[in-house]
Amino acid sequence: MKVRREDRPGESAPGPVEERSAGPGRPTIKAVAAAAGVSTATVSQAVNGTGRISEATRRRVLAAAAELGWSPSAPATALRRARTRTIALVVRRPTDVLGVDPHFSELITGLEGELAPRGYGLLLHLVPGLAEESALYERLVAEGRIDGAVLTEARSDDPRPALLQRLGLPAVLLGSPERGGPVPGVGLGQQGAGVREAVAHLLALGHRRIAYVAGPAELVHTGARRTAFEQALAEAGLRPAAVRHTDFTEEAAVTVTEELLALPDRPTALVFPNDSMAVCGMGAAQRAGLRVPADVSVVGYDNLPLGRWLHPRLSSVDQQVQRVGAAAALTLLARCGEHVPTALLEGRPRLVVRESTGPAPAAS
Amino acid sequence: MKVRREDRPGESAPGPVEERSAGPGRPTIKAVAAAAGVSTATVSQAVNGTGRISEATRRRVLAAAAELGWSPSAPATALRRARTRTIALVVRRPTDVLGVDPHFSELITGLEGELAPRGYGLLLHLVPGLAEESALYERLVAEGRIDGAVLTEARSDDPRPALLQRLGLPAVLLGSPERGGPVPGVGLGQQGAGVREAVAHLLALGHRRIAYVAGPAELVHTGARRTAFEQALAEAGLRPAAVRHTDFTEEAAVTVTEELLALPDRPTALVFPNDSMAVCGMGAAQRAGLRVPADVSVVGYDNLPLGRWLHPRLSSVDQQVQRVGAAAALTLLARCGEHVPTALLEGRPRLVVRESTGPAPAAS
DNA sequence: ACCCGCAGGTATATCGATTAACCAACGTCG
DNA sequence: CGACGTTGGTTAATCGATATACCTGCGGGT
Repeated sequence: MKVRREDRPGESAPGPVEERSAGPGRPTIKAVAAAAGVSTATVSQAVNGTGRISEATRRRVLAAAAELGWSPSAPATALRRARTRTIALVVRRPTDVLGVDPHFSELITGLEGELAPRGYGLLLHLVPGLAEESALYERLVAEGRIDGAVLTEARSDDPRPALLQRLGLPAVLLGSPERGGPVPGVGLGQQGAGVREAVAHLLALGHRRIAYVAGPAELVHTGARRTAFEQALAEAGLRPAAVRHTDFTEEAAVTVTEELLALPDRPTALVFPNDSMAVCGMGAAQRAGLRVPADVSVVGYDNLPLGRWLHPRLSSVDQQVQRVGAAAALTLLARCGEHVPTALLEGRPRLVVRESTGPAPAAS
Repeated sequence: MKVRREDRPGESAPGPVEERSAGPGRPTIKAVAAAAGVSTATVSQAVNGTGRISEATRRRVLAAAAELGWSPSAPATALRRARTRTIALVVRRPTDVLGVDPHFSELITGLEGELAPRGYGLLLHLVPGLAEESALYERLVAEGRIDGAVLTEARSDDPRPALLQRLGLPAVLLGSPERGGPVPGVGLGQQGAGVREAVAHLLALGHRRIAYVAGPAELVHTGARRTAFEQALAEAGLRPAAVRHTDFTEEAAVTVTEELLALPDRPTALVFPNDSMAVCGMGAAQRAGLRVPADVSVVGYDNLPLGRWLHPRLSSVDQQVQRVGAAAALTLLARCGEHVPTALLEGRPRLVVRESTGPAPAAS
């Protein structure tokens, strides 16, 4: 019974390839038509609810289909209708050493919740950079593999909307304030509100030296949040203790945090652009011998589930990534000609106060 | 120029649906054939390297294809060849409140690395439970949407291999020791080795009361690791301080940890079945006023990137999820008839010692 | 009695690529 | 000189479902 282990390096064994021709094969529309005693056209109409079919035959056909366990072939339907019921999500990930930001897990959860019930599939791809991402869309469209795409991390001068419009592919752009247009943005409004709330919270706690760790300058939300941060401080007659841009990697988070904490006038609070980095920052602070939040307060952004379990629990700005994902899916489905309820994405980013923020230390 | 915001709640606007018929449409094989002055059959053969075509015409055809930006239509090819070049990954996630375990991010990264270069796509689905997962495979196969599937989290009496064999769908099963058979398992050998190493490490540090937090009993690896844990202790003439089963949720991790730490003879070390839970456990311990690792040591499993950034950095058993993912992809591709190098998955799970494990506290 | 309209289906072309079968030149050899 | 193998293609059937155009009764109006 023991299967010989195929150890020959190089090429794969020709042996245990799955036998696709085995069995009676899956039923086709013809089989169903025969079983129901009608033509294939009638079966198609019964299943799709098109054409003029008597209720009796419709039921007969559906019964036969269920009996045989038949579903219309996706490739055949896609070929005929030029619709694949597949949506692409391309995730850019800087290096292949790092995993994917948990942020995307949340997003995918939100997307799937709306796509799956409507028979849509999510085609996931990882690419190293923006150039590869664009090339990938070109290929996916050229091959007719997808009906639409979810673009993430809007950039200030994003080449993708123009590309996808040229390709004629429906798409939505996450993190862009632009609501209309060929590639509508999706996201909670008032981008800066969360940051402003975080700053207000820190000010109320007595913090005066607050530093901001920003994401890559080319991202749209980076600018919005940074501006909100600076404005909120300005309104209180203060200036940022420091603002540092990073490339969104964990390494950068640690480096920048160490740098900020080594400043002559050490900030008493750090605001991060996402929870992953906030976690790294919190770790770096603790490793430097500082207590969070007694010595330094930390605020994240995204409100990932993870933050609830750390010690201390992470205060973070909730931007409801899951809900945004669901809204993105609905918007995109609508643009694909699907009949779906409109997604009203109300609300704004809100600070969730937990344990990583506390009163500013007494003296400087 | 401003697009009127569609606010009508309920049904989607019929208005701004993407215009698919716009433009000249994507080129087909006919266009390429015409451009190269040959028949469509020749184009097909040139692209696929089949048939007998002179080198000159082949180049002419490829040039024409490149010129027009043509790629063969995936649906058409799928219909004709009964191959979609698409692999399914179905992730079970207990509740929709929680996100997806970062473990899967790693896995996806590994899969994608092998799939993408070969023109394969990854179709991702999230389902609430095992029943839905099975139903989903049935549907995906009935619709002819996929060529294969990656099954995760092997169970001790897993219904999926039989199902997929009946459906005739190539598949691999992650976390199963069964190497051959219709649905081969993929994973590092010597499942227990990592746990044994962890126990040895803790024993060397002087720990004598070590507790084990196990995953759900129905998972294959749960039993393997638990046995390894108990054996390793037995060899040292010890017995587990406690063994608790959980459902793999963060809540359970916290609850169980609190429970264990409240034991009359408090364990000095905790071993967790994955990093997510270890993080929760570590947080719970710290929140209970204990220092890690001074008062209690913590070991995780998976060695997720996250663990490197926490304070203290998490000691964890590395099972190279990414590499396993890559191997799974290769094994599956081979079963799909693809010509790929065989995946030799050598090595075994190894403990990575960081900061969350330390000498046992002096006295009990 | 005849024509019309309509309900309820059916026949067939089509989507874009693949592939088995076939065919036209062109030496080549007995 | 004619049968024949080769080379380098082409023709046409096919994958499974959809949609347009087309039938075929049948009841009703005149």
